[in-house]
Amino acid sequence: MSEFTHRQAFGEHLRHLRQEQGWSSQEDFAHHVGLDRTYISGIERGRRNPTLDIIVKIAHGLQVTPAQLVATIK
Amino acid sequence: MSEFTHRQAFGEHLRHLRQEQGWSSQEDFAHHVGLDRTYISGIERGRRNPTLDIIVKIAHGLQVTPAQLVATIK
DNA sequence: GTGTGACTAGAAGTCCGTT
DNA sequence: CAACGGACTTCTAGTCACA
Repeated sequence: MSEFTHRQAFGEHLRHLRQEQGWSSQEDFAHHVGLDRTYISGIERGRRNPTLDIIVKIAHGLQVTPAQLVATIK
Repeated sequence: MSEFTHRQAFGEHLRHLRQEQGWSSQEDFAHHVGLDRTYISGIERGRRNPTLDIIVKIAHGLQVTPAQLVATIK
């Protein structure tokens, strides 16, 4: 299980939660959580390795716990 | 709720889990997960902002899921 | 056995744009 | 609306000597 796989699981779950909550654009959501649109894009594609602070920030923006956000990572 | 507080919650939980699993020294555990002793120390004290890769690595070393490792973060 | 400050290389994260 | 690239600044990863 590579690190890249973990990031992908995280990214795909983020994308799922974002769309589920009605954020149809990465840009609107990025602005909502105070991050850059290209950065959210990179995370969702599994290319980025976000820090704990960023994970918490995104979780709050989705109104889920950090544990729920990383729940799909094995 | 500052970012520093999140890191502390994470660090304290890590320390708790580490000791609970019989790793009496940071050094032994650090070697077990392939990280530096002083780095683990920094995380446990909330001074570090670990990336997703590091979180996953530590979770595996503790034989818990990443979700369990971040469970105490609000 | 742990806390701490300092350090360098490299990655995180931003901002501009194009496809 | 999203993927992707380049260039940029800020910060983390990883390590050390020392308290």
